[in-house]
Amino acid sequence: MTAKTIFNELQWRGLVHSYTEGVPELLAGRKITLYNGFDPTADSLHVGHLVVLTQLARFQRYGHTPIALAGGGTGMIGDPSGKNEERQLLTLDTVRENVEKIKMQLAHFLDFDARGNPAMLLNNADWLTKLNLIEFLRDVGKHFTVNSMLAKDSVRNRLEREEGLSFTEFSYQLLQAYDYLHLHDTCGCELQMGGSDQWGNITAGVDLIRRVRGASAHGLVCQLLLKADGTKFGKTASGTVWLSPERTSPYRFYQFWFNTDDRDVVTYLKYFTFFTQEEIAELEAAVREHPEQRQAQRTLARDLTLRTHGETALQKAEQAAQVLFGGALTGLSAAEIEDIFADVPSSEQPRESLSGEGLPLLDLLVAAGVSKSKGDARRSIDEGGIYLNNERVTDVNRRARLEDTVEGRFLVLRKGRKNYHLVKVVG
RNA sequence: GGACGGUUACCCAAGUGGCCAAAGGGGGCUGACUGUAAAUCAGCUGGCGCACGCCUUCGGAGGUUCGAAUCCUUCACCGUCCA
Repeated sequence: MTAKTIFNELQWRGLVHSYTEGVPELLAGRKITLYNGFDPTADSLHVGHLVVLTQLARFQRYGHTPIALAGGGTGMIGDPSGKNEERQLLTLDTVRENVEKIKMQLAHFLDFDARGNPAMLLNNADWLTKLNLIEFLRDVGKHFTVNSMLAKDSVRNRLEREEGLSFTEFSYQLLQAYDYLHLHDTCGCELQMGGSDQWGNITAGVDLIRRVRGASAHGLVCQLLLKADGTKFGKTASGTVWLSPERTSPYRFYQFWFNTDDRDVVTYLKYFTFFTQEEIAELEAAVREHPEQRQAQRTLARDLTLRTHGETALQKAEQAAQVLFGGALTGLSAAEIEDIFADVPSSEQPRESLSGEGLPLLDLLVAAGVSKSKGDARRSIDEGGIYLNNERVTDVNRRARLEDTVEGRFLVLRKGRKNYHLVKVVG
């Protein structure tokens, strides 16, 4: 019986895309320090980051020491990998703010008190911003040929396009290589992970370490997720699914996972959760035999919502789902509604606008942001896609009155099958 | 600096004086079916009234014309080739 290594685990999970020579042996041999970088392009990470984030946690569970690196320095430059066009530079202040917020999120997923292998959280601005250009060019730049830099996929793709790429972004790989060198020197880091789009940047660092230190460092990249229908993972109609509850409510977050395509759900379980091979096999069977029960999706949504937003948020998200999709909205008290709809998108409406004749529903739909315009709202009603308190609205001229509210406090708007919106009556 | 080509709605892309709010595709929305699925089918997809009406839009500005996305001038940006 061979000892199970993290590498074996990553393999059955389908997470290994490619790796530098010797990685399986390295991981089988001893506990190492590894890192993954997160550039602060926004003030929150999104679900796409969860693959690598979970990955780091996985390594930690196997006794390795993970470093989550916030890219306060690299984020000022912009990684051309996976991007079709030159990016807008972020301001210094934005990067700083983003880094602070992202650091808090990263901290959430790793254990900093683990005995023996506590996680580390670093910011590459701490060393990159101190670099001196001339020294950098002599000490680092000299080890790279433009030929090899041009050969990177990220660069090549951009050169083939109209937009091209700036020298700034072209240099990005050197900075990431330098990061790796720095972490190798200061923390003994000998493995860098990332999505497969990071391969070029990672090998740049591996090469640099070998040249200047004569030491071997490694890289391991995982598969980038593609959905069964060919669309990008992590985006919904309403945009990116973020980890920050301010940007994506726990309810929506839960719904995002719950709605995972049958064809994708097993892959997601492997990628995003810590469930064992056996547990996942059971869920896979459940999908096959009773797809309508969505047991796998539910388990996935539960696990991720719990880990990302905590117990309370999970309970609320589940409760809301149960009520909203169980069809038992009638007969609920305002207090119950308030609780259930805690995370469902909402807006406020002054009481007086609903008194007397009331407010045309068309206007309310627009004010609530359910519809883009009155024409859009009208269309939706014509199509039979608008529900007031879960009752289909057939009259375009319907008005919302105080009598329609639940205990004078709420109106429940719904567009389509599952698009809920709570109107809070105020004033 | 020169020559040519391009810039159309969320994206791609037709349209070269009126019949253009602008073909087609993608995406999106809604409905039917269903499992809060996939696939499929149908409708919708600039704004305001909604009825034949009005307003804004085809890179920016100006002009010709009864009338322009379509012609002219100019500016900006992108691409290709040349210096």
